[in-house]
Amino acid sequence: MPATIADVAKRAGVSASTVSYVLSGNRPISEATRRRVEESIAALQFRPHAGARSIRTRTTGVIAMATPLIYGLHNQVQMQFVAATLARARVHGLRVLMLTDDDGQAEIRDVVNRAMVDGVIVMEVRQHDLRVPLLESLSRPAVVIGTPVSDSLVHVDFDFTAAGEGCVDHLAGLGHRHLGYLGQSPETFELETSYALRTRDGFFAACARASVSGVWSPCEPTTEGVSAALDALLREDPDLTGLVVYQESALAMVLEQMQRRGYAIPQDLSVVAICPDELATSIVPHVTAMSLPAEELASLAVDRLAGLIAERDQPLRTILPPSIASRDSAGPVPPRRRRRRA
Amino acid sequence: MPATIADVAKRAGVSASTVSYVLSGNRPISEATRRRVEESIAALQFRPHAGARSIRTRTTGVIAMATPLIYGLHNQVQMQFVAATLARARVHGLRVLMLTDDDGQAEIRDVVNRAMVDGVIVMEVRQHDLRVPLLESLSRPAVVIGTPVSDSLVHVDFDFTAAGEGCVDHLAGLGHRHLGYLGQSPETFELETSYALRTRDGFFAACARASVSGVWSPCEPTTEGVSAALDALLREDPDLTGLVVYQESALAMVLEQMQRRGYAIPQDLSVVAICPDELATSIVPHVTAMSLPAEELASLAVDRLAGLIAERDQPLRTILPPSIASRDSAGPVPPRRRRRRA
DNA sequence: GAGCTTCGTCGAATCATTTCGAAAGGCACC
DNA sequence: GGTGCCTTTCGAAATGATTCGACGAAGCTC
Repeated sequence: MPATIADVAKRAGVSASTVSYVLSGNRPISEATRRRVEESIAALQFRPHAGARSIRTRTTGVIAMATPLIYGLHNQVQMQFVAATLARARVHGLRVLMLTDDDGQAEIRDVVNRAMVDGVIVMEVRQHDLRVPLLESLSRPAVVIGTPVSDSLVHVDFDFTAAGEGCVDHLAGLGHRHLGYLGQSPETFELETSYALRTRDGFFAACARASVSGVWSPCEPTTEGVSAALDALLREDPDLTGLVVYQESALAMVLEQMQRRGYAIPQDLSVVAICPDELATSIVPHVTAMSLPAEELASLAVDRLAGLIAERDQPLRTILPPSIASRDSAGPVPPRRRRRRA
Repeated sequence: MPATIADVAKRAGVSASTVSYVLSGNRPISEATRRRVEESIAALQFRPHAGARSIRTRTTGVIAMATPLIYGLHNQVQMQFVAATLARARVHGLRVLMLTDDDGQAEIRDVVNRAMVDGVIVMEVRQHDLRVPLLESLSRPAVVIGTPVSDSLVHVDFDFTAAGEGCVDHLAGLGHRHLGYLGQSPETFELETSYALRTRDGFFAACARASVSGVWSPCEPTTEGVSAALDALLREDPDLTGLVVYQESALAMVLEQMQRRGYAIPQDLSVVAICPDELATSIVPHVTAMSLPAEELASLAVDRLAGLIAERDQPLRTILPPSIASRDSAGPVPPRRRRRRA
């Protein structure tokens, strides 16, 4: 079993409190004894017992990350969130406890009441998420990734509405007048996942503003799903020349299938995606895309939470603006209709 | 701040120890007082302070999961491991602390010496992983996912060699005599990631045994990477009729690209993959595949660790055998050569 | 009804740490 | 040489739980 502070004290010939002060620096300790104590600490590989410490300091150095992990779906982005959170937490000297209870309420309440964590980050908050009132009532700071209906919870989000709009603006700017929107799977919309709805709403709002026609379809991330979604879009508007894709698991398939249907990209069809940059550049032609700043959002959330834990005031709301990276999948509208070969 | 056991005791008019016994059941408590205590616990939402408890019981109910999270690469499977670990841990009433230090040694030592966790699960163990001797020297149980060079660490693994062999056997059984192996990215091989090597070795061993020709290429999971890898394989053996794919991020692209090159699947080319079932069935034609039992491995690892924590003996080594699911991407060898159109 | 066991509860000790108050020692100053 | 101050260190209290030993009150036997 690991050494205790008493072991260190005995070995260095001092009292336990002296060791504690060496560690914390809360009181001056003479050079000589400090060196002896430090030597003992190193020799015994001593680390203060986290539990014992937490009971006095009311602090654990651990934060909870609550996110429903739905694998098979939405992997790429979720993984980025998790990885970035962990990486950033380490910068702040925090460890991360993962909570994946589906509703999440019970687990969050539990870890907070047991004083296992100093704060909580909650992902994928839905429109009327029950976790929101819970977090507000808790005795520990919390940060939400998403936009809750609450004006007391610190949160960070991506401007999905503007992202949807920006895709349309980009395509309309290139002269396109017939746009399609290929979104996530139907369930995602049924769960009233707010980012899915907001992005699509942005798409339609911008279409209306620019007086271009817009059609949409949800899309399962399977070859059949993509095929069905493309069929639906082309049936609704056979003159489609621009496509917005917000379904990262299907992006590569969408391009491949449209090409197989005889649409050259970007000559016959322009595609703009909303997805991580790594994905956009892993496909040929490289895809013009609104990059989803998953890493940045997660890092920011951790920074905010660390700030709250240190009792520094934090901005209530931070919305990251979208930015588009022009690549090779979107170009000017074709001069003449050359489609409908398949 | 959360209620303490003293608050509960006062409200119920009993001593703190009585409350503790109600909670633990370690001593009989009369029906009447038990009810009063339980009422107080519920009213105050009392949960025992994790730190205070850990200092006496030398137990935390938390396990560490150490895994280098490399996103962009290998997502699907990693995510399954993480998700399955979390899900299974919950069944055992354990919480999970994520460690993603790249070498992992320092973090593991730290959380163990601070008594933050009851045990450790380590993923992606390499041939001569420095974490192995560390884990052996630790005062807490550990389980490895992978095959360490050690005969004292409990570990679970998938029989990658047999998986590589099984793919060949399946194709050879269908009459194929010219096989290709499309593996992970070059870096994965350079890192001497043991499963990548073992799978490929199994492929070649089985080729030799069945007297069929085998060629291989690593493959980056990008459209260009896939294209280059397929070029390389077809250059080396233009008569290829069977392809083994162990690169889940590229699987869909491989099929699409081969079809675009004029190979009908499975009429001209049979494909067998090593990947999760969800992926194999999300593609049309559904892919014949050795399913990678990521969930099962992770669950098993958690079970083993929970067993060790409870001081029950555990089998030292568990290797899950591969099993192939026959779907629509592999069939008999074409009667005549009809390839090389592209 | 005295002595015994059994049941239910309590007080005190224990765990590993932090931190407050104070003690011990050295030095300067008058 | 006594007083006061500063530096450095120690002892003890406090934190929130668990658990051991003990104690009082019933219930039983003879």
